[in-house]
Amino acid sequence: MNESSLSPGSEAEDSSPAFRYDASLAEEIEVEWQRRWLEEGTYQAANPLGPLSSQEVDTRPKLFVMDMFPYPSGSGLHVGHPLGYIGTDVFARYKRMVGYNVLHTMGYDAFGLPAEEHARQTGEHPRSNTENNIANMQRQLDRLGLGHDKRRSIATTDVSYYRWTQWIFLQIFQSWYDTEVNRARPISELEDLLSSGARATSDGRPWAEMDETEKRRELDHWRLAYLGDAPVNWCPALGTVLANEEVTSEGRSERGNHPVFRRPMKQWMMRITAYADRLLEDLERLDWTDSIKTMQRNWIGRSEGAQIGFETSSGSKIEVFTTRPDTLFGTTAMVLAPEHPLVDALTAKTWPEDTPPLWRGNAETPGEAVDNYRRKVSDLTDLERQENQAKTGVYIGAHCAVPVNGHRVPIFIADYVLMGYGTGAVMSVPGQDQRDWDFAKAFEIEIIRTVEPPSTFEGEAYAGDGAAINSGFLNGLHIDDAKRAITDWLEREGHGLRTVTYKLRDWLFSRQRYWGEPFPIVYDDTGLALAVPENQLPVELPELIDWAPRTLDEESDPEPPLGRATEWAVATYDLGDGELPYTRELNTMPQWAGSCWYYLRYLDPNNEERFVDPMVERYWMTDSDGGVGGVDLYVGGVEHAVLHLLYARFWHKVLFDLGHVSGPEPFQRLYNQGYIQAAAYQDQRGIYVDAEDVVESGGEYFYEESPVTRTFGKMGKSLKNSVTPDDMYSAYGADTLRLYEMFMGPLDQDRPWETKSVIGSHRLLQRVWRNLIDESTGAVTVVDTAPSDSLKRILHRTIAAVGEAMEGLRFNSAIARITELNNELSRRAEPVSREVARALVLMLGPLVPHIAEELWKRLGNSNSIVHEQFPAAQPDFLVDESVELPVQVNGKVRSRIVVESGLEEEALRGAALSDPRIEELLRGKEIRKVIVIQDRLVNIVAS
RNA sequence: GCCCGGAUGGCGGAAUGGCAGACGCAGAGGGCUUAAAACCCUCCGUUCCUAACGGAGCGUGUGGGUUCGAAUCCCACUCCGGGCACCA
Repeated sequence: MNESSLSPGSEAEDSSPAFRYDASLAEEIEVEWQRRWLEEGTYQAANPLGPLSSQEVDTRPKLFVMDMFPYPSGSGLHVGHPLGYIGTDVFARYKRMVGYNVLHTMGYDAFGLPAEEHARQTGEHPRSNTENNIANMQRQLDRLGLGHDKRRSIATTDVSYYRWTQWIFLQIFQSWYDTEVNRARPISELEDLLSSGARATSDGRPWAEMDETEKRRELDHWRLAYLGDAPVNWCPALGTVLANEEVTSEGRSERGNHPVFRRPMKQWMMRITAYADRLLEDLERLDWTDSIKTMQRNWIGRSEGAQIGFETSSGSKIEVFTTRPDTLFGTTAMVLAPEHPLVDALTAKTWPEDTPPLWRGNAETPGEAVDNYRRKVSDLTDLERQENQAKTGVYIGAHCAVPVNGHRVPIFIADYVLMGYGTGAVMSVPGQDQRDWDFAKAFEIEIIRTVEPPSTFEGEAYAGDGAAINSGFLNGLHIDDAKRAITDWLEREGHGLRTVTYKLRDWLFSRQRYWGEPFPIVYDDTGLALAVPENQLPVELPELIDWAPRTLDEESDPEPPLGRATEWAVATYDLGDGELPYTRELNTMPQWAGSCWYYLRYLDPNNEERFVDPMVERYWMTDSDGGVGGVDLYVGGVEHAVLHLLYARFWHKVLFDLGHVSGPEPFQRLYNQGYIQAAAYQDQRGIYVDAEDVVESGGEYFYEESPVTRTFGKMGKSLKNSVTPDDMYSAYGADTLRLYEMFMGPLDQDRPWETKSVIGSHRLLQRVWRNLIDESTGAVTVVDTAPSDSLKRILHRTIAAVGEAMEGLRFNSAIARITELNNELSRRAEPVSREVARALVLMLGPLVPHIAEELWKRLGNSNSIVHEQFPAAQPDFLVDESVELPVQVNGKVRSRIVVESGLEEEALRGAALSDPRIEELLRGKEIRKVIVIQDRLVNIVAS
């Protein structure tokens, strides 16, 4: 920017100097530099090859910094949204200045329910609505001066992007999980194994005896993406099924809070359970917070135990899963989930003679009792079931035998046993399990303790460790040994096996929605799925007029909106038998699909041949330090702890197994930014009032003279406490907003927004500007004389501290140190030497790029500050010639001495002991010990 | 209930075994100004002693421990935030 292009401050502010750094000057600087950066491609990151490579071979180390890309909301940004984006921008800019080839860009997660719900309410087509929202959000973000490589930006709704989402789906569809080598392999390899007999088919029938349809059905059985017929979460209000992860623990949809019903339906599933152990184990190799790792571990929910078979009176065997096989001798009942498949066969015709009335559920026959109970249970919502933890159930008139001692125990059905976990059957051991204890109390079932509780134990079921009792050959063994002994016995005698069970279920992957990726799948007259050939991709969404999903009731079936595109729904392909018509899959993919691999497309966004070039992928995703690889820094909210992060890891592992990516994990380092909270005020009726208009007086808050109460919460319309970036741009400029957001506190912590504090960050920039520029003439006041030694020491200590803080993402500390340096310059009230000015401006570069770039230019530099070297601290100036250090007596500071730095221990000890004040305090005391820490302190222990 | 975080002045926070409260906001006093704003300078945890300079005690949620020395490490507890939850 030319100085002449800067107009003096506006008329309204003519009392302030013409070249003061204020909001209007900030805006001029910011808009102009944003224009130039775009024009000059300042933030473009070079690939090692291909269309995005640069002329010269890049020898710098790479760094891939990424934000969780946003859903383009129509309601616009508030100041809380860009916190993480500013954080990654500062870090990326800093790393660029210390020599990295940094890739940083931004995209949009634009498919999915929210876009469609919005479109449904406004009547606007999802695509045009989405595109408008993206444009609006991009405009707001651009004004922040984020240093993104815009050539690499994608939206998941771009046809050129979802073409490859479909391609990846086909990779998964065309694969199976080989548990022998513990990785996914192409389905064609399975076909070879089956036909040669090297692998047995799922039901043991020889491959050669199967006809073509049966062979296809057999292969479908093994695929990583398959059509499952399991109970799914059906949400009639949204007109779609949902993944387990999208349903709250109250049994409602996470989006919209609508009721969700469990119903068996044929839906696309992804075999994520095949990866459960690897998803769990590889967490160890990731630099993520413990809390996120714990959440993923809990979600996967691995538990080790044994599967044990119980012979029933009718001959069939009930399999149970237990983590406590050591308590087998304490089993006094068998409890099945009401939906358990063996219930009908096991239920007796009549009540056995001595059946207690309590067990009969007021029914004439066991069959009637079971029917009644099942009806009662299915009428309960998940919430009611959860709230009411009292144990209910009925006896089904049958018995089974405890394998280890042959005891006959009664079989019940009860809703506290869930069909969806383990085998849907539980050996009830009331002595060691509180749920079983409660059930036993309710039905007057015998209780046998098999672990000796401590004498002080006063509880009911005892789950702690202790010696086994009442347990035959296990007696005296503690839990771990007893488990081992009984499991060995069970395996030897053929009654059970060591087993691992997971809470993780396969991922329900289809949605009855319009605004999502169509499946690249068609069906022929067998009703079996066929892949659309790769060279026929993309399968584009049809332009529908009537795209809105219908709100349905519980009894109805989902109606995919794509079914209304009757012409589209039939397609002609040559799948090996010549051109034939096929019917299309009418479901679409869930929103999570697009976000499972966008980081890979950033690397090579325009590649028409592959989803990403393998060399480019290896360059950006491999860790030269021997780490697990993946994105070097991924910043986003903690709300994606299980959903997005688990799905993306799963897809990445499949791609890794198939040789399409170079490492097993997508995100090496994950960092969760905090949220910006804001004060919200309620009047006496509890109604929220505009936070902007509340005034504080003596610790109380008032709105239009009436007292209001203050709480803190997420910024938004409902709490009437939003502050927009645009408000801040017009009051202070984008650099001030960036600086304030980074100064508020550590990036990973929630923090309360305080508009009145923003002025502090603005003042810093104003003072920096004033230290280098004459506010009334706009002339640079920097001089070419060398700085004094004392100032150089301050400068280099600042450089060292700022560098360290930047590395550790502690931008608040970096800003504090820069402020100290600048305060020192102000205090000295003399022209600033160029050497100091350069370093100061360079350190500000990552934080406030516009003003830094402008000052850099005014200091006489013609190249952009973005690619300059971050200042390096000179070690000579990090130590003072002399240091003042405290002398403690018994741990309390009693004096200070000034000594030359680096003084040896003995000399330091002498100096401390000869200090007059210390001498006086020590008079008449015995010195027991003197602790000397060079350049830090001396502590004298005396009594 | 279980699992993860966290607690430091009026407020946001700094210090990760070595001078607690850096830096900022708010507040007080002063300078400049006819005046106000802006700007600049000084003070600003708390109690006590002193006319003052200074000095002493207390102090990082609570109680204990380790250590010459603890905001920082260990144990127990309280409160706040988040996650999971009839998962056998």
